[in-house]
Formats: sequence, C-alpha cells, structure tokens
Amino acid sequence: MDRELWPSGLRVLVIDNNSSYLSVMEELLIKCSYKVTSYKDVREAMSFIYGNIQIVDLIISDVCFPTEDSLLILQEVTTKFDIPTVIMSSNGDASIVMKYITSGASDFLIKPVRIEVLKNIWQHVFRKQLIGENRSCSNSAQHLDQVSYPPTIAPASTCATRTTGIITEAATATLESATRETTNGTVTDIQDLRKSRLSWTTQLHRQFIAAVNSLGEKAVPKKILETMKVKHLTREQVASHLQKYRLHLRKLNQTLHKDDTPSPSSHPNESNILRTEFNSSLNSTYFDQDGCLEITEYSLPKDDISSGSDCMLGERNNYSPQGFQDFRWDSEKQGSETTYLWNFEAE
DNA sequence: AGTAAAATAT
DNA sequence: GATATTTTAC
Repeated sequence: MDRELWPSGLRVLVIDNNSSYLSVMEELLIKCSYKVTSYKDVREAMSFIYGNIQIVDLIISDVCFPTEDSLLILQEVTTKFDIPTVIMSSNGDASIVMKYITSGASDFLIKPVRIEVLKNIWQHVFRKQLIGENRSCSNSAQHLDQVSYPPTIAPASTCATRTTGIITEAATATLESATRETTNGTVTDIQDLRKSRLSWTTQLHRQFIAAVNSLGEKAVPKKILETMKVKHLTREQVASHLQKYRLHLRKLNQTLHKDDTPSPSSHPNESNILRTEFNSSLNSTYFDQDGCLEITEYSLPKDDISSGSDCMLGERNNYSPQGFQDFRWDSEKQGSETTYLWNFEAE
C-alpha cells in the first residue's frame, strides 16, 4: 500500500507497565505514523480514555496490568466505548490468547512486537465497524484496503489522493456505531450518531423540543441551536428539523380541529396554530424533564476535523455534495433510540 | 427565517 | 419503493 494511502494519524493509546518496552512501542508506533499516547499506569490510561473517548481510535495494552483486572478493563473499554483493543504479551499460550480474544480483544500480539505487525493494526479500527454492516458490500468490498477514514477530510497538503481518479467509487466505511450516552439514557455526544445524515433520535428530538419550548415564540433555528448546546449540530439541520416539526404540528392541529375543536379559525395563519400547539402539549414538561444540556456534541463527517488527525484518504462520494455517506447505527439501536415518533411529545 | 421542492440517503 | 434528512432556490 502506498505511503500516501496510509491511515496515518490514527490515534493509538499504548499501555504497558514496563516503561522501557513502553518507549519501544511508542517509537514503533510513531514510525507507523500513528498519533501515540502512552501510559504506564492503567488507571491513568483509563481516566484518559474516559476523558478522551473521542480521540482514541485504538488501544494497545500489555496484559500485565499491575492489578489483575485487565480483562475487566478490556471488556469495559470494548463494550462501553467500542474502541478496538489489541492485547500484547510475551506469553502466547493459546489459553491466554483465547481468554482475551473471547473477551473482546481485537488482536493478540506476541512480544516482541514487530513493526510490520503494528503497521497493520489500523485495520482493527475499520474491521470493528464493518461488522454487521453489509450495506454497500458489493461496492466497497473491493476497496476495503483503501477505505476512507470517516471523521476526517484529508487536507490537500498531506493527502495525495483527492477526489480525482483513483478512488472513484469512494470507499465507504462505517466507523462509529454506538451512541455514546451518559449513564442513564441521555445522549452526550452524537458523534457516533452521525452518519452522512443526522439521526434524530428520540433523545435528540426531545432536546430539540425542550429548546423550542424554552424559547417559546422565539423558537427559530439559530436560537434553538444555541439553546440545544449540541456540538457540531448545524443550524441547517435544526432548521430542517424545525420545518418538519412544524409540518407535523400543522397536521396534528388539523386533525384536532376536525375531531373535537372545529373552531372557526378560517385564516391560514399558522402562527396561531403553532403557538397553540406549543402551549398545549409542549410546554415546560420537557424542559424540566430533559433539560437541554444532554447532547453536547454532534458532528458531521463533513466538517469534523476536530481532533486533527490528518490524511486518511478523506474521500467523498463522487456524486454526493455532502461527502461520506453511510454510517449506520447498530440495528439494536434502531428500534429504541433512533426511531422517534412525532407524536411522542404527547406522552 | 421560512417554505417548498428537488436531491440524496437509508 | 417509501421515508427521512439535506440542500437549494425563492
């Protein structure tokens, strides 16, 4: 694979309580053009992970943790954050390897780790996301070796491959798949939620409603956006959603009028209708319940260059004006979180 | 900012 | 093919 096509900038977190080997690893990883963060102490590493989930793509950890909770940590990381984790050890007994692999490790490396091996670990980041996804198999399977790195757009300077010839079909990859949430059910960061299109999950929608309610009559896209305090959410998206939302309200109102309130309002002035709706069924309840601070970040692939990883084959759809196309969520999510119903505010 | 319609994505 | 979301044009 070409140097240019290398997924450099992959953010790797290394953990090894052996500081000299930690340095070795660090050096090797840097040679592979990864962005490396190293920790000798697992606990520190964990807190780093917790505070920087969004900037860790892959974790490489030695098995020899000070405490014997390596498995737990591994499981926690892999299940909770869905960060691919590679375990390494000088002991390659099948039983041990099996233990880690079955616990969710993406790979098990035998020390000493050769740089050739490290050059390939980036695959785990993508492999993990492709599981269960076959959306564009036929199209992109053949391109898997040059899959793009969703969260970034390659800066022209670093990346030789632009929208020109080479990657016409544009490899599409799913990266994030799980919705990150704070303990209960509140969405904290929809970075994971972002596909090429935003998914208005019920939670996100509630926050939208909350914002609209708190703003009352002044609920305009810009204000709503501010009120929602969701990173990376764009005004357009809010406007679009608002548009749809109002449409829904209108419809709702019509049926209401037909049913029990055939009021003589013959004027097509919608402001009244809307206001009525806002006041009747969408008042402070939601604001109280959900507040408006849950989702703090949302980002589109389009302009997410936040963490600055550079050249990753940032590729766009050839025909799509908006770039990366498919980031689907896990099907499990689909029923509960993702499908919001317009009438849920009447709950 | 708002709306409608067209374009795209799922 | 239907529906949800985004983009575009007024």
